[in-house]
Amino acid sequence: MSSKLKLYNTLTNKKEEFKAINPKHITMYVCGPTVYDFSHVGNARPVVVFDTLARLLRHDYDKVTYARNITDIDDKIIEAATNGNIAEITEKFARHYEDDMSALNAEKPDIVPKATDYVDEMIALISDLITKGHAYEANEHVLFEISTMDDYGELSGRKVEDLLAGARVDIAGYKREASDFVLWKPSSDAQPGWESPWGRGRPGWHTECSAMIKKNFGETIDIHGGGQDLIFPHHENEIAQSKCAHGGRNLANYWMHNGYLTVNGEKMSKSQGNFVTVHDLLKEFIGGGEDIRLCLLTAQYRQPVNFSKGGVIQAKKQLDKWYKTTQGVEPTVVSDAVLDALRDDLNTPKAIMELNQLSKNENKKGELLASAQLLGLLESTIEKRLMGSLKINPEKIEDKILERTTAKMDKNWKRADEIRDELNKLGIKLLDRPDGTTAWE
RNA sequence: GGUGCGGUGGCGGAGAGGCUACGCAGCGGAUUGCAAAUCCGCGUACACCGGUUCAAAUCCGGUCCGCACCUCCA
Repeated sequence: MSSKLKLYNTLTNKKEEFKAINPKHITMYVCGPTVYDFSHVGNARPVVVFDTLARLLRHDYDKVTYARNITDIDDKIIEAATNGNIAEITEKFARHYEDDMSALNAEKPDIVPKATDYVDEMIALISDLITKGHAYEANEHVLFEISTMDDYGELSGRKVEDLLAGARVDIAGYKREASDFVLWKPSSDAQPGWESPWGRGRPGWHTECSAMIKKNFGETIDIHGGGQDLIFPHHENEIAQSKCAHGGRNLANYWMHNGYLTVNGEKMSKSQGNFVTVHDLLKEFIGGGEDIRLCLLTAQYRQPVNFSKGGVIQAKKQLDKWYKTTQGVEPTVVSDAVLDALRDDLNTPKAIMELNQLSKNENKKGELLASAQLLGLLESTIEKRLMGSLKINPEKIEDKILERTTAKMDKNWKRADEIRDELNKLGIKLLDRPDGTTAWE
C-alpha cells in the first residue's frame, strides 16, 4: 500500500491512522433510515460517503463487512401508518430507499438488519443493563441511568451538568435524571408491541444499533458512521449502552460523521421543509443518479455541501466529459494519486482533481476509468447514459439529421439551423464532424 | 449559556509556513457556412486587526460573521 488510511475520529477530534482490529476482516456499521417516507438528498449523503469508504476498504483489505440498518419500528412510523398497517408502510419505503440509493450507485451493504428482527436481542441487552445496575424500570418504562457511567459524553464532548442545564426535554416524572433515556416503553393495544419482562411494549430508538452490532459483529467494530446530527444523543447513547453492557470496551474504534447537506447555507431537513427527495430529483434528472452522486462527493465529507440543481448540472457536465474521454476504454488500475487522496480521510475533491489530471493524459484513460469506478462513477457507458435521458426515438433523430444534411448541401442554412434548434430543445446536441458527417448526443 | 465546525478568486472547492490545485462560468485564439464539441492561452483569491518569521491564506492572540448540536433528525 503506497499510503496509509487516515480517518478523522469524532471520539478524539483528530485525524488518526486507521488500525484495524483484524486486518483480515474490517467491520463497519452505518445508521440507516427510518422508513416512513421518501429520503431526501441530505439523507443520501451518508449513503454515498460510506459507500465510497466501503469501496476503498474493499480495495485495500481482503474482507469488509458493511452493515446499514433499517429502523422499522418508531413513533414516526406509527404516526404515518394511519390505517394501522405498519408493515405496509415500512416495506414500501424500504423498497424506495433501496431503489433510490442504488440509483446513486451505492452498493447494497452486506447486511441490512431490520430493527424488528432484533427485538429479542434488544430485550436481552436491556435485561443485562438492569442486572448490571445501569438501567431501572419505572412506570412501565426502562431507562438508562447515565449517572452510573463515568465517561458519559465522551463522543459529543458534553458534560452531564451542561446537559441538564440546557435540557429542554419534557422531564417525565418517573425519570431519576432528566437525561436518562428510554430503553423500553409501553405500547397501547393499538400500537405495535412485543412481550417483555416489563410488559408489552417496544424498544427505544438507540437500542437497536447496539443490539444489531453485538449480534452481527461482536462487542467492538472498526468503524461506526452516520450524520453529524446523530453524534448526540443517538451515538452517545449507543456507546453508553454497549460499553456498560460490555465491561467498558469500545463499541467502535473510529466514529465518523458526515457534514450536512445545506440549502442556502441551512441544513436540509424535513421539519424545515427545504428538502428535495431523491425520488423527485431522479425524475427531473433522468438517469442522473451518478450526477447526484458526484455532486455529493465534490466536498470533503465532513464539510457542508450546499445543494442546488446547478451543482448537479455541473457534476453532469464533468461526467459527460469523462465519459467521452473514456469511451471504448477498459479500466486498468486505480491511480496511486487517487488512492492517496481517498486514504487521507476520504478527500474526494482532491481525488476528483486527480481524475481531471488523468483525463488530460492520453495514456492514462484506463487508469481514469478504474479510479473513477472506485468512487462509484463512470459505471455506465456513454450510450446507456444518453439513452436513459432520451425523450425522442433515435430513428427520428437520424431522420432529422438526414433532412438537415440535405438542407446543408443546398446551402439552406436557415432550415439547417431550425432543425438544430429543434433538436437542441429536446436536449440533443449535434456535432458536425470535419468529414461532413453529423453525430449527436 | 455549553459544545463543535466554518469564513479561500464570479461560482463550486482542495491545500495548510516559501513551489500560489482542480472544475464550472468568463475572455482571447484555432476550427466551423454559423454554431456545438474539441484544442491552445488568459485569473495572483484566501473575513478583519495585530504578532511571530527572511517568508503566513497556512502558526499565535484578538475581533466580526455564518452554520450546527444540546429536542425527532443523515
